[in-house]
Amino acid sequence: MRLALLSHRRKPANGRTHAHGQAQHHAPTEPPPERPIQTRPLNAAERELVEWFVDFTALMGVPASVGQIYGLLYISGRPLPFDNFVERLDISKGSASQGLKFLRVLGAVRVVSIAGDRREFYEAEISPTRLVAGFLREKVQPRLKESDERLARLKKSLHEMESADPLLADRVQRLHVWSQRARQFLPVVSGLVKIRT
Amino acid sequence: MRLALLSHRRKPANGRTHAHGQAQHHAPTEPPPERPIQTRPLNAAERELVEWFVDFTALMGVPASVGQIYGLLYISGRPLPFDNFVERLDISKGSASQGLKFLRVLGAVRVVSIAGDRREFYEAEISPTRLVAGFLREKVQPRLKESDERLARLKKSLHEMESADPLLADRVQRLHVWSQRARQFLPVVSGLVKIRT
DNA sequence: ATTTTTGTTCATTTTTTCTTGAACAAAGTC
DNA sequence: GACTTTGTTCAAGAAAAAATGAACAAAAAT
Repeated sequence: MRLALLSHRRKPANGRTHAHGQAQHHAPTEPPPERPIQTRPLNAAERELVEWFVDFTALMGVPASVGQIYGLLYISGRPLPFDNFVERLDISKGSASQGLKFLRVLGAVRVVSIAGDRREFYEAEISPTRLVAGFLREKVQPRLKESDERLARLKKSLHEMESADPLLADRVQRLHVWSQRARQFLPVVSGLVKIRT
Repeated sequence: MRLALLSHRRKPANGRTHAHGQAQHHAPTEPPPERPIQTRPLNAAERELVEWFVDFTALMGVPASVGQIYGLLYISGRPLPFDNFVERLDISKGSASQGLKFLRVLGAVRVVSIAGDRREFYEAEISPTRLVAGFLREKVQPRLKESDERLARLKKSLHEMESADPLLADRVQRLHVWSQRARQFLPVVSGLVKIRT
């Protein structure tokens, strides 16, 4: 039920090296166009922290790949290019693309351009708060709204019909009140999270 | 990513009638031992409200069967016996058993005995708040704790090693502070929810 | 003591979710 | 214009989560 602590995720176990040979098709006298960003694999501590993020974000029902991406960005402390995620986390381009999109929508990550490099670079918010608040705003809030509207429709239709069960009507009424409170309450939570961090 | 609004759940579509024949092996003069609880199928409005609960609880990553069970109990306004869930919701005994256990642990539902009936009866809390608070307490809180401890371990091990990356150490430190705040904050949320409803 | 009723457990099946990778598009280079 | 680089989309495969149902246990009825 989506609460698997340590949710044994996919581990392809292929030692893909990605030693993609820096295409040296330049005149031998020119220096090769060094790319400023590391492609070094993660060390043990880094992997552990990335895994921590995977667990943490799983709490919100977010897929592992998204947690990994945010984690890597968070510990890097500087913008990383798209392909860096694919290579260092060993995930597919598809996952990287979707994961980054997801994080962009949440406002947990933003795109930056680096002069002289055509690739898209990404930078993380320094506080995971953004992630949580974005999640509440973009994912939870809309569903609460939907829920509330659904309840309003049901209430109305029960009102219109003659032989409606009074107990049922009472329940719907209670829920509607409750649901509205919950909706008002959510932004307060987001706000508090934001202020305190 | 576990946010499917209207998550087209299983619908076996078998018109199982469950007209399990009230075993009339009594002397013909005795009245048959009428069971006090209805086994009537849900009408449209009831089904709609039960579905509402399924959607609502899905927000917390709770399986549909659990949402259904709580929903039925909520709209019934009186204790229902175990087999009532199996029959009226058309779920398996296994799901009913596990779902009720889950709700019991959360404190959203409690067992009651009815004189002259051997079966277990269940009753719901009248406010969904119990459900939410129970979920935070039983499911979220422990994982935040686990997360926090994991971070503490990592912090310690980084501290011990000589060649630790200072940036990484900084990140772990930040996260630890953040995580502790989050943990302290959660009970406040539960508390607020409780008070306001 | 045997049978029936009531409910739990857990291996298996079914459904849903996640990831992958190939096809494609949009720009930039040669 | 042809080729490369960079990234997106989406059908299909892999993995995880949920539901089922049969075997089992406990308690009550006969």
